[in-house]
Amino acid sequence: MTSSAGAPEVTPILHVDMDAFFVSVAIRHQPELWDQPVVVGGHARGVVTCANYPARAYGIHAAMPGSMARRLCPQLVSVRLDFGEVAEVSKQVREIFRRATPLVEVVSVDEAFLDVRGATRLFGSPEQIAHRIRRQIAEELSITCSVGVAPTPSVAKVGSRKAKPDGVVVVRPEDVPGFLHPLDVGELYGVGPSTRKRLRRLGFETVGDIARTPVPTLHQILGPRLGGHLHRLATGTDRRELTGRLGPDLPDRSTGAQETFGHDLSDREDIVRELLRLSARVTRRMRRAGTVGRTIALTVRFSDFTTISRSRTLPDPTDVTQEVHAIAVRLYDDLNLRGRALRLVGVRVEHLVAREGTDRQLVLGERERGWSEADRAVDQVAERFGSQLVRRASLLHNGRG
DNA sequence: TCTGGGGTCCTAGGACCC
DNA sequence: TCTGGGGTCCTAGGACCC
Repeated sequence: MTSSAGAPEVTPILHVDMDAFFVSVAIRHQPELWDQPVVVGGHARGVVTCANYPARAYGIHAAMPGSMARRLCPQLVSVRLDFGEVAEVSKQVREIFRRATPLVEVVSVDEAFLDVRGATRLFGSPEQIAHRIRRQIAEELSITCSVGVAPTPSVAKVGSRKAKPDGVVVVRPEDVPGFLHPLDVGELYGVGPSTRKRLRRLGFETVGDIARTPVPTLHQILGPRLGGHLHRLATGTDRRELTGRLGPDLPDRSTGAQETFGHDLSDREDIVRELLRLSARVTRRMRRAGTVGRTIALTVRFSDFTTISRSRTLPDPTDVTQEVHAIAVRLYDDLNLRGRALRLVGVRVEHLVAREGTDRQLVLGERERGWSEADRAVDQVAERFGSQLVRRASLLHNGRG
């Protein structure tokens, strides 16, 4: 660490993370609910998507089955999510970030990294910038957020988690080891329940235990990838530059849809119809994004929750509903389930590329061309009148339309 | 308590080619 | 005739994140 006039040479990074974002957006104009336990999701066989802090006080958290959440807190309020409003608020939050610095890297709808090295002259210390952003978000959007300030993105991210809810945590360069080392290994990004268990079996309990272990040893135990990654996180040495990317401008690598049924399905006809519904949803999304994909994957979950997948790669990419559906059905038939009850099915298209430049006209048969045109016609009507109105005949009741 | 939905990335084995 | 090693693609499963 070099220092010219006593101050170490560091890039101040902010990690800003909205508090219980989905719930906060849903009830931001209902202050009477702010101190009540509120969740988004958790109906029927579903799980809680997001829980606010009063709900968390009852032990409720995201991914918890709704039935359990209601048992823990009978007066729990469940609210609906307006995706349009979520997107709008998310956009407004980004605009507030941009007032502080152009170096914003959006991670997801509710969090971003900010490189504020060029903003300190105008707005003061990184900590002052953090408070300024929090104030603007609270005043203009009626939601709260938490901020971590640190010399690297990953330390800033841990900082924002420690700051929750509605707070700021500043980690100065000289304090990084003291801040990170006492933490549980499970607090590192990329260490979930499974890796945590494995690490603890091997005697690693704290982040410091990892930081003090020679890299080659970690490589040996965890593989070169995870080993190297965790050592960098544990020592706070992940000094990458932010991409300055305002949102995910890279095309998706895959896209898919899956559905857990209200009750398990075993009839082939029902399942084939669900596969058509899902194939249509996925390919419509692809046509809108202008992507085509070569690998079609089917996911199947049984009543006992065991889950398997089968996939097939085509010579040419497609976005045609009928083609994706036909392959999904073949993959299903090849499983030879003989009417075994299914809890969930999913269809996913992988290896996506831009449709431009993958002109298939020469290999397209008349039939396929016809399906492709039918898809586009359905898309156009759906754009104009809403997708509820346009359904394929076999999606109607009894498959007879 | 009984487990959503949309993604990304990694690993490992087998096939195939050079 | 047997052997090796590396690279790439495909498939299945799993861990993880939001």
